[in-house]
Amino acid sequence: MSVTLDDVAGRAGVSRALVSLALNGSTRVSERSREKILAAVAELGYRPNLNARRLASRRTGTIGVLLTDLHNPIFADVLDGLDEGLGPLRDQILLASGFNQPSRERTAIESFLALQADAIILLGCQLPVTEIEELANTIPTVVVGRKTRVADSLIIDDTMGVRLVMEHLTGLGHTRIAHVDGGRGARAVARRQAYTEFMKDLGLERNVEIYHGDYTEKGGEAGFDQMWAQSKPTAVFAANDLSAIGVLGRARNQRVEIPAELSVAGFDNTSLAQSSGISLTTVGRPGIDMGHAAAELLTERLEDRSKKASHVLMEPALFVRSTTAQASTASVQG
Amino acid sequence: MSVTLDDVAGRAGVSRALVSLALNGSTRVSERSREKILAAVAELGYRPNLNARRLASRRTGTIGVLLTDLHNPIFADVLDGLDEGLGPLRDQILLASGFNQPSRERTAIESFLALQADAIILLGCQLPVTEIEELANTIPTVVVGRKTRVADSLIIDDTMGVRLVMEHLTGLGHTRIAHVDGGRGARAVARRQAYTEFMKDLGLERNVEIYHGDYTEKGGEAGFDQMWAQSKPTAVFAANDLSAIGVLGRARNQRVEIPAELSVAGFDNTSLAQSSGISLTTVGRPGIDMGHAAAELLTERLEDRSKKASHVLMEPALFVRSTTAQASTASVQG
DNA sequence: ATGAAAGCGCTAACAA
DNA sequence: TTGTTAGCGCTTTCAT
Repeated sequence: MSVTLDDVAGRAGVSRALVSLALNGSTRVSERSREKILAAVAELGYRPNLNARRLASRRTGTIGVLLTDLHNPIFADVLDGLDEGLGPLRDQILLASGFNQPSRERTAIESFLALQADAIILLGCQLPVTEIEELANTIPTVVVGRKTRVADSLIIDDTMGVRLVMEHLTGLGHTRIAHVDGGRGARAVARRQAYTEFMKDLGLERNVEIYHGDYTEKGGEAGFDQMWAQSKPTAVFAANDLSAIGVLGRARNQRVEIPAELSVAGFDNTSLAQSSGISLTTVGRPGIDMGHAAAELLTERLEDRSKKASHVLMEPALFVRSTTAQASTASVQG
Repeated sequence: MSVTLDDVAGRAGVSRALVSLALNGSTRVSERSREKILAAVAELGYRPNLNARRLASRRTGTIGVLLTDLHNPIFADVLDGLDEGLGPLRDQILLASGFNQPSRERTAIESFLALQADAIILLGCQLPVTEIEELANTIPTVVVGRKTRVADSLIIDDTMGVRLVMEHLTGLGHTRIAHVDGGRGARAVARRQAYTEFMKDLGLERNVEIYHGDYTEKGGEAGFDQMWAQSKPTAVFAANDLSAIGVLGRARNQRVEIPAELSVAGFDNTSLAQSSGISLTTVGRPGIDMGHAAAELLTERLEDRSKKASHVLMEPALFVRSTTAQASTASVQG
């Protein structure tokens, strides 16, 4: 049926072992044999069976990358950086999507494990920290967007990010600033808390308004609807870009002028926020940088498996674009 | 090192073969043995080695899905539908990204083949048709967004889609309608031709303006820049949503009023166009529908491998949103 | 530089 | 119902 090493060996008139050596770039193969072997490979259209190879050699040279949600462009951005940073390892990347459901994330991780991946990278992950830590005890694991004790992790400084956004908004004269949160998503608690803290620090605790979101566009839309029905703040800080875009969408639908009537800010600075017709004011780090950093974390971990977990805290920057503006004096109220 | 079937067998006091049977849900295993085995599995934390399993059983039960570009939300949409449509097979999906580069697509496909995938689904693919056909001769292949002779394929009716867009624009009084094309991307030729044809049919051949894009946001931005430097049409039809968003972004940057000064339409009807702050007028089919259809194609192919290729042509619909409007009489000119 | 042989962890006849 | 046996296609000592 399919062409095997034995077929190649027969065709080239050498042993199976020698073919294996030649194909794996061993130096101790004569030029003559190598040529014969390569010729046979080409003629027969031989393609190594990775399942067999990975079974025989104990290492698979494979790393599993789980993206929690393919619809959120931040993960595609991070993956680009990861791909660059991983360099020669990148042919061995196993991709999986969590389809934005914890159970799907779990099965994806299970299959990485079953395939004997050498390491796992979690790009956003909704699983409980305990599960992640359990995983990290089993296999080298790098988590992006989540802080855990035992796994290497990489996060944006949420407090600082929220502060940048809030200072920007208050600087524009806003006092009634609502928050559409990230629900049970990663970093949602930190961002929510930072928002509340900051409002308190400014003596605006009476104006704290939190609406439920879930880091998706739909979540942002729902958050806006609830918010607009209940109260009409002059600014809203959404827990991530995707939900900010949802807010924007509904606002436009309801003929709410952005930014004249309502300022909107996000978090992540995704490629979408940057260069599209959206032009969203947001805070964050280019995903590609995060990918590079994650690749570095993994490389270090692979070099020394027993070292203690590193936690990278990346400083975000503010990107002021077109969705925020001066609070109109008419709507400024305590 | 890692727990194997033999370990489980030893612990449960049965043979390796019986454990294998039990784990694969055979009915001819006594209740008593099954319980002992499951207990041993749990105690030892046994996890089957998929590489070994796939080597031993000749089928891998795996299907490889290649997404040409993770940044284009249409593919995430289609994948959702595919995932639903594949039902129980979905645990066996291998994902890969082409990172928007043909060479990366090729290596991804190579690795699907090396892993002995049972089938391959191409979600957008930049490879030459000949390569795709060669692939389809090797392994059951379904191509979304590309028509080939020997592979099952699924495409949107481009001519109809373009017609819907153009009728909409001309109905609004536009006569100077430019096109930002998809360059060398899939379906780009068909869309470009349909655009030209339709302009000719209306006696507007003198107004045909085609600018170079590549289905990405950046491509749309570049297309807009070139267009705006050279000519100032009243409407532009971009070859896909993502590039339409790029056009929108640059237009906003240049303080071009959308849709008052310039109407913009896309193609694909991605989730982004639908519900975000973008609210893009576009044409297409929900990606999720396409995913379902692709899953169906694959199922049929797997049932009868020798049947001749099916080619599904899906009818698109027009979605009028906020980026198109009546041509202002001032700018209407032959 | 090359080959023989053992074995990776599993499945799948075939026996019992 | 259960165990024995022979591979799956490859890598990897260890001889030569």
